[in-house]
Amino acid sequence: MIAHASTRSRGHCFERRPLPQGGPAPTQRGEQDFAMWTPSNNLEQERLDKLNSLRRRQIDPYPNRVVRTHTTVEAARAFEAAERQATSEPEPISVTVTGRIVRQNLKGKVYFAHIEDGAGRLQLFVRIDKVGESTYEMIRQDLDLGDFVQASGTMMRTRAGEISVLVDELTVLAKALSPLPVIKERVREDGTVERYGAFSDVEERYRQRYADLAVNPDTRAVFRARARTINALRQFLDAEGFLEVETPILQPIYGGAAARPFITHHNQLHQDLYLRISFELYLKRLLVGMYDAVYEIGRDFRNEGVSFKHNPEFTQLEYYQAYTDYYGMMDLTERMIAFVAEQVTGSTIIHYEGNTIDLTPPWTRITLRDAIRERTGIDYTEHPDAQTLAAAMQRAGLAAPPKYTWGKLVDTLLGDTVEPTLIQPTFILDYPRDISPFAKSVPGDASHVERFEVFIGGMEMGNAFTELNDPLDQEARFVEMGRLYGAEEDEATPVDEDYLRAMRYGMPPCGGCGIGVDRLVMLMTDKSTIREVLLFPHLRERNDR
RNA sequence: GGGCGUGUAGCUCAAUGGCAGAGCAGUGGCCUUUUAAGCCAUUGGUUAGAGGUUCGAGUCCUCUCACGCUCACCA
Repeated sequence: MIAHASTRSRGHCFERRPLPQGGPAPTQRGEQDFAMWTPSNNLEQERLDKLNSLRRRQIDPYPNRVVRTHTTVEAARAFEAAERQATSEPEPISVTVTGRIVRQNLKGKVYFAHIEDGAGRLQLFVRIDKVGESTYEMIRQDLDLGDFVQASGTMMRTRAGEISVLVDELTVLAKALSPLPVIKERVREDGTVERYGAFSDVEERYRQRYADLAVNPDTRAVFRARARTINALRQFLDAEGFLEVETPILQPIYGGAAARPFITHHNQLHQDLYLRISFELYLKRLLVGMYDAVYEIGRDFRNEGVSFKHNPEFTQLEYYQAYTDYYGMMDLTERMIAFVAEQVTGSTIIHYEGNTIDLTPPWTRITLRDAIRERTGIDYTEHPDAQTLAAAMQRAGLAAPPKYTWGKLVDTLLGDTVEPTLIQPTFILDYPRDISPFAKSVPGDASHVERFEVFIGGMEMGNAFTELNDPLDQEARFVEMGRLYGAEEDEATPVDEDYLRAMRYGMPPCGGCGIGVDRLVMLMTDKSTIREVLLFPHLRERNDR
């Protein structure tokens, strides 16, 4: 780790600046540079020795040029095709394949290895009488699991029936100095794969995701599914006529959600900037600008606690459509997620944490008031202020934090009693006005707004409104939020004057929705923590190792 | 931030307060169709870190670090 840090600072050697007093003289490039890293155990020492041994054999362990005529899978397919066509002996098929050695078996004067590339695995069959003694000696002495190689030869089947390359020529493409965890597998008679010695330490898998990906095909599959999920979202929204846009991540005023921001600073402008906590206010400006429908997929940053469903940076999808309302967004959202499931898993019926979840539209729609009344018997509209509602909650044996506003108490009821029960996809409609500053009121009901949250698998997946487009009402809401949360609360929504100016030019009636993409991926891949679906989840810096 | 738990070889894991071990990987040897190859021999440890109790600590106690679960926080 220290070695890596110093490698980084090497870039500064090229800057022309005086050396610190008494500092070491700059070293000549050459031997010294390669000596920066030192092996941390005997396994690495062995590999470093082999690297030097390759050099002594006049073999470049990291050559510039590579040849590949077939991926591992293409080579095997080509051979199978030739076998099917042939009546007796199939036509010889010459291939050059590349990959990482994932299994090797030196058996006297014969050497078997499985190489793996991005497509799959393929066995190499090396005979001393085919490759010659010097290459065979190189293999025997200097090759390790984890090394990348290039092999040329002819496709064949071994006696055991496995499709292999009978190798004429084998060269090193990249020497691996640190050993990857060794995982052996056995295919059982029923076709399932049994793994031995899996790399399973959760912390190490996250900290060294490259190693996790290199040895665990299941991990690679998760991130392929993630890519397919995001691709399917784009495909769906593009086909619906939405325009994909990109809005600022560095914002002078943050807003659009109740969350604490990360603060950064622009040196030349002498200006503090915030990393965005949502895209909402910028995307709605674009509806003022006469796009009928826009969406953005990108990163949000919230300076808050981490949990199995929270990471400080996470991927969000927000989409806004003019000339519709939250009912339109419900229709669109359930169709979109069903489409994603179909694309990613092949079905709108998925399995998550032991539950079977049917994402086929239409989904259950129930008002927040009815949902809470069903679970707790409490009709919060009968307790229209914080004091009486808290009392009712306490009578029902529920936690009611004393400093909470009425709206926050309702939100608590939702989170504690309703959310965990919503395994099947469910829209919860109509939220208290004072926790929803960007939504239009329900006609004839000043205390509620047209907002829904969508829950699947006991998790909130999304949040949507009939968007408020009355600039004067919006201004009042900003002021109201500021007063509710006050200066001592970090979550106070700052007044965005430019956003109000945009709205005063006229904003069409519209619906908008935000979807937590990471949580959607959790659902698609049946993972119970957000860290499993983030390539490099945020972890605390390590001080002691 | 609180509570509970975990941390032993490169990886996966054992070890009643009493010599720190196994499998895989590695090294040396045998083996020209292996596939969790096999057989023989063998290297590898600051038991996360610091301190304490004890004749003796991987094991018990205190503190620190990291991770996991959970509560709090959290659109």
